[in-house]
This record gives sequence, C-alpha cells and structure tokens, in this order.
Amino acid sequence: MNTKNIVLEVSGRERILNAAASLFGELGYEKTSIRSISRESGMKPGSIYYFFQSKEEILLEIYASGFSLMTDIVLAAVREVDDPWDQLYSACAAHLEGIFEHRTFIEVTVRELPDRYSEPARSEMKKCRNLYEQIFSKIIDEIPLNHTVDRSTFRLSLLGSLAWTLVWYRPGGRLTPRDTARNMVDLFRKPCSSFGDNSL
Amino acid sequence: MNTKNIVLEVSGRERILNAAASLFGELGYEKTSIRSISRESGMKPGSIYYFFQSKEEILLEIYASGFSLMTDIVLAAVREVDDPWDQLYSACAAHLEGIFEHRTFIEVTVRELPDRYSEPARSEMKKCRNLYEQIFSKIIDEIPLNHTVDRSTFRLSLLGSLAWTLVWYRPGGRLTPRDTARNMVDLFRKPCSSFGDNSL
Amino acid sequence: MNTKNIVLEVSGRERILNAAASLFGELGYEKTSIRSISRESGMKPGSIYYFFQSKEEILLEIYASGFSLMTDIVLAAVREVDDPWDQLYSACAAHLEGIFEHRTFIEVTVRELPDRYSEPARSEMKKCRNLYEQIFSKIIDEIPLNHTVDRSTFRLSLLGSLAWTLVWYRPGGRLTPRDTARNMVDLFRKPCSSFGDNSL
Amino acid sequence: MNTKNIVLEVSGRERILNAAASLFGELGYEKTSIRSISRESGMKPGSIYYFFQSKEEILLEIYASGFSLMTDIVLAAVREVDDPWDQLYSACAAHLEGIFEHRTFIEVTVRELPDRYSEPARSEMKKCRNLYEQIFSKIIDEIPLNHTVDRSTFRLSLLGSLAWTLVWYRPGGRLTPRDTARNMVDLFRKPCSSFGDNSL
DNA sequence: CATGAATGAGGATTCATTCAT
DNA sequence: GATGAATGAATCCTCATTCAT
Repeated sequence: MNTKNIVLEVSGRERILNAAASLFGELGYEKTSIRSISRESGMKPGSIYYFFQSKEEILLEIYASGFSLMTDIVLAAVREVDDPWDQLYSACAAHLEGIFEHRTFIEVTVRELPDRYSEPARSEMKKCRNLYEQIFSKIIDEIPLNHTVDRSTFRLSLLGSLAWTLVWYRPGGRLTPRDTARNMVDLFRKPCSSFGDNSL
Repeated sequence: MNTKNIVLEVSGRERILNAAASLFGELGYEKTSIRSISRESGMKPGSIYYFFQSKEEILLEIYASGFSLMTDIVLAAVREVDDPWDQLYSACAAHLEGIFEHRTFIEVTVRELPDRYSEPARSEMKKCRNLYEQIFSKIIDEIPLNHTVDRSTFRLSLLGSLAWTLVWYRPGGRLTPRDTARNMVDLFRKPCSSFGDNSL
Repeated sequence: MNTKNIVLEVSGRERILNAAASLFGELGYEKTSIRSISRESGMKPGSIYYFFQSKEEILLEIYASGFSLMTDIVLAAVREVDDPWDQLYSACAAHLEGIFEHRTFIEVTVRELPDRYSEPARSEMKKCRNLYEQIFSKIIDEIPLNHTVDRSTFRLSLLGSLAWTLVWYRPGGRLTPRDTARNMVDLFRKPCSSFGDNSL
Repeated sequence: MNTKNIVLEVSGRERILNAAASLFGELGYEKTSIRSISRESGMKPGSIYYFFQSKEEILLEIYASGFSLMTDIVLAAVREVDDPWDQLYSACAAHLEGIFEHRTFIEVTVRELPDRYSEPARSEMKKCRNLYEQIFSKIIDEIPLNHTVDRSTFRLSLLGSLAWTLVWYRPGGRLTPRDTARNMVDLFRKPCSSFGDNSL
C-alpha cells in the first residue's frame, strides 16, 4: 500500500462510524441494526466488535464527534465577533448550517435524546449536550436583556426553535439556514407586535 | 357484576391503550415490546391482537386520541378569549398544562415524529399533527405582527419552543406550565433587548 | 322465513363448508386458517366451533362429501353402459368432468393425501379414497386384459394419470375433459407403438 | 480435529439441508417448522438464518438439488441406450429407483407442487420441474408412436403414473422399482386388450 | 344460533453479541 | 485486522381453540 493511496484509505473504524451515523440519523438508534451497519459499511457483523464493544459505544462515539464538530463550527463562527447579539446571530447560523451540511453526523445528536438511554450512556450523552449548550448560554449571558425577560426561558426557547428545524426545514427552500437563523433571533430581539399594540 | 363496580370496569382495549401509551411515552415506540404492553395491561400478547391488528395500529390510535385530547383542551382554553395575543397565551398555557397533566397519552404525540414511520402510518400521523398545529396557525394569523416578522418562522419557532419543553421541563419546579407559556410568548411579543440597544 | 327465500337460505354449516372447501383446495389445508374460513364464510371464528369440533373435522366432512359426490357422478355415468372398456371411458370422463365442474369441493380430495395426517383422520380419509377407487377397480376387473398385463399396475397408473391432470389440465384448452379421458384410456387400450415396431 | 474425522465432518449448511429435506418430505413444507429443522439438525433456530435467508430458500435449494440429482441419474441411465423405447424403460426405472433410493431429497420434489407457492418461488420451482420433464419429453419425441396417439397426453399420463407411485409404492413389495417401470411403460407400448377385443 | 373476548403455544424471523481462527 | 460460524433471547404476530353469554 503506497502513499499515493493514502487519501482514499478509510479505516474500518471510520467506515463503521460513517455508516452508523447515517443510519442512526435516518432511522433512529433502535431501528438500526448491527447487520444494517455491517451492510452499509462493507464489513461483517463480527468485525464491528473488533472495533467497538457494543452498539451503544458506536452511538456514544458518534454523539461525541457530532457535538465536537458542532462546537468547533460554532466557536469558529463566533470568534471574531464582538457584539453579543451578533454572536448569537453567528452562532445560530453556524448551528443551522452545520446541521444541514454535516447532517450525517449531526442529526444523531439532535434526535437521540439522553433520557431514553440508561446509565452510564445517559450521563455521557448529557455531558456532550451540556458542553455544547454552554456555548449558547455564555453568549446569552452577555446579552443585555430587558430585566423582565427570563434568561433561562430565553435560552431554552431558542434551543427548542433550533432543534425543531429538523422537523420542518428542508434545504433548498425559500430561506437559507442563515436567513432562518437571523429571523429566529430577531423574533426574540425585536418586538413582534405591530405598532398599535400598547401592551408593552 | 353490580353497578358499584361500573366505574372501575375498563375494557381490554382501554387497558391496552393505557399501558401502551405509558410505555411508548417513557421508552419510545421501538423500545416498547408487545410483551411489555401485555405485562403492563395484564393481558396476554396474543390477546392484544384481538383488539388491534398490529403494534403500529396501537400507536396510531394513541396518536389520534392524544391530538384529539390536546385539540379539545386548547380550543376550550381559547374559546372565550378575544385578543389574539391573549389567545396565544391561553393556547400555549393549555398546551403545556395538557402535556404535563395528561402526560401518559400526550408525550407520545410530541416524541414520535412521523418521519420515522413508513406509509401509510406516516401520512396518518402527519394529518393529526397538522390538524393540531392549525389551531396555532390560525391564532397567529390574527396577531398584528410587525411587517418585518416572518410569520412562518414565528409559528415554527413557537412550536419548537413548546415541543422542547419535554426535554427540560420538570413539573414542580420554579415555573408553572402557565408561567412558562407566558414567558415564552412574551419573548416574542416584547423586545428582549434592554434599553441601551439601539439596533431597533 | 317464507318459502320464497328457501332457495337462497344457506345454513351456517354449509357456508363454512363451502368457504373451507374453496380455501383448502386453493391454498391447502395447512395454509388455510380458521380465521380465513371465518372471513370467507362471513362468520366469526368462535362460531365455527359451534358447528365443528375442529379444523380437521371440517376437512373430513369435505373429504367425505367430495368423494361421495364423485362416486355418485361416476356411478351414474357408468350405470347404463355394458362394455367394460366403455365403462372405463365413461368413468374417467365423468371423473375429469366432475373434478373441473365441482372443483371447489373435489380438488381437496385429490390434493390432500391421507399419509400427511395422523390417526384417526388418516384412516377416515383412506376409507373414503378406497371406496371411490374400488369403482375403478371393479370396472377394470371386468376388462379382458392381455395376460401379460399387471392388473394392479394398470389400475394405479390410470389413477395416477387422472390425478396428475390437476397439475397440468386447464379448462378451456385444446382438449375437453371427455377428450382427455378418451385419450388416456386409449393409451392403455391400443398399442401406441407405430407399425414398424416388432417387439410385440 | 484430526484427519480421521474428516469424512464425518458435515457443514452446518448440509446438516440443515438434510434435516429439512427429510422433514419436508415426511410432513410437507407447511407442517415443518424451523424449530423442528433446528432440532433435527442439531442447530439452534437462529443459526439456520446464518445460512439461509428464509424457510422458503431452504426449500428452493432442496428442490433444485433434488431435480439436479434426478437429472443426473436419469441421464446416466439413458446415455448408452439407443432405442427410444429402451430409453424410456431406462429413464422410468432410473426415476423410480432414484426416488426410492434418495427418498430424503427427492420426495420433496414430487410432493411440493409449485402452484401452492407465490412468486418468485413458484417460477423457480417450475423451472426445475420443466427442465427435468424435458428429459422425458425428448425421449418420447423420438418414439415412433401410432399416429392416433396424442403425444402430449402420452407424456403427461406417464409422468402422472410415475408421480403417483409415491402414494402407493412401498419398497420391498412384490415389484422392484425396475419391474414397476417396465410394467408401466409396457401398458403404453403394448395393447392391453386381450385377444377377443376387436375394437382396434 | 352465534359471538366477543381471551388465551397458550407456537409461527418465522431478527437481535446484539461471542469467539476461535 | 477481520471474519465465519453460531447462539440465546427476543422480536412481532398467528395459530387453533375455549367459553361465558
């Protein structure tokens, strides 16, 4: 095996992870069988257990990589931005772009929620989630919010809105991920009520 | 069988539906087996198939009842309210209260998304969802929104925020479902930016 | 219940027997379920057990009626015929015509062989078969056969040829059942070898 | 694992096929369960699915091997024979000897008829049958038959007679398979009618 | 005369996993 | 590195049958 081929070489581990990520994302963890991962990855079912101890371990690794990837993407997007609202725009845009560009790996992180798993997988998964969500927490903490706003509800609502995009957002539609992100954040930032509303 | 017991009599069908709803909600559709439904409902696995043609049919029935129940709850909450923003408060509050009061039946509707199922179940499920979400659509259509606001993003973000509560909301905490609903809607209604923000 | 309707009235028993005969013939005894008989007959599975003690009993009754019907048909066809070869023509023609005209009831008798059943069903079924085959035995006994011919092989070959028609014969083809019967018997009666054959 | 045992080593596949062939032949396809095949073959039910995709696939493989075996036997028997009638004697004798010597594998091919199966199994099975029956067709085509004889009826009657032997023939009786074959073919070849018959 | 409710046993098949090679 | 063979337990579901009504 000479160096010319190096680029094309994909290790067994990676082939399995890619196949599994794609299937977990599309069908869900439960509906995905080791056999289907084996089929998709071109490896025999027995071989998978040379690389991973269990099906759950595969999920955990994908979960971790997915969040790690997202973390990198979002942090990079935010790095050069100063204004907290602008940071939030960037972070959300990066999040949505990331989800739909690296869908294979990342859909898993959004759809498989820790509470359906038993320990110790659950804790592991929660840790990944929390770490990622802290990015948003920190940005939000810097935003000068009106004192009537519940900062926690703010954060959770925004995360909910972002997560829910997986249910309805289809790439190639009217709005780009970036547009969508801006629209979403603006919902929070600016008053939606039209002029006549005097309930403020 | 005397009349005193009449209230306690629960038909086989209902026992199965209750057991299944509870398990689907807690573990998810895939992790729930017919055997576990049988255990929980006190009926033998074979008997379940006297009442239902398949596991999927059970889900479908729960799905439909869940949305039907929610529809009733939300419509009732909105009925006597005139102002669209107030309608939205009421609808969201009813939604959250409903979810956490009738959790058994309703969690299923929030967590089992149609896209993981194959036809014809998928269509059936989508129909239920759409019907319910139209309630919110219609309310939102009546709200005098600032012309810069994308009404569609508004609706989807709100639904996302509401759905996501299942991930984080725990009854008995700092906020009641009603408080949470108010906070959420207010995020959209009023400007979150504190005074110094001149980007408006 | 007035007399005008009498023709249309079909008792539960008969509806079950008709449905079962049709299904047993088409799918075979094993592939036919009590539920499918119930569906086809318009009665509930439980009701079938009001009329019959078991699935096997239904088969037995169909088996008996089928052979009884065939016996009547063949005996009637033979009654006025004197010459034994002519009797054989008539009997075979009646057999084939009977099979394809009353296919529903009779296919069962040809396809469900006793040896796959356990006692006491097996004996019952054999008795029916034997009784019917005796008609052919007796006719053949009267035929003045060449002394080199094994009369037993003669009988069994003929029965085999007749039975096998179910595999290949399709009504509406080149040959009527009657033609086919004549051809078959002639194979035995006349020498097939063409002239030049001197091995006789 | 020493060399002495080498002859006795039988692969899992073969053990399953042998067990299944024996059971399919004795009880029929439907009455044979995967569990019973597992019992007979000494393998666990799950293991069977490592080698075969379905119960039907096992049948198909047995069907194909059975006909292939029969084809070899009959062709070998015919190879050195010139006269067409003698070929037919040999072919039928080989057929009957084959059936009763390799009963395990071959009974299945005679008793499980394609028409009870659904596509694509049915086509597969028909193909096997047709290929085998062509051997007989070709031999019969070479026989100089009296012009009054319907060649097609001739072929089908003979096949029927042969197939039917499974119903009545018991090895060790008065006639060997070879005797039986000769008797059967002679029924067709020579006139059965005794002298006084002037209907020729 | 017929049914609705229920069952225990068993149907084919798939599961994640193991382990000697 | 990777596999072929094998498994025990579980999967959804169907079976013929029962029985109180």
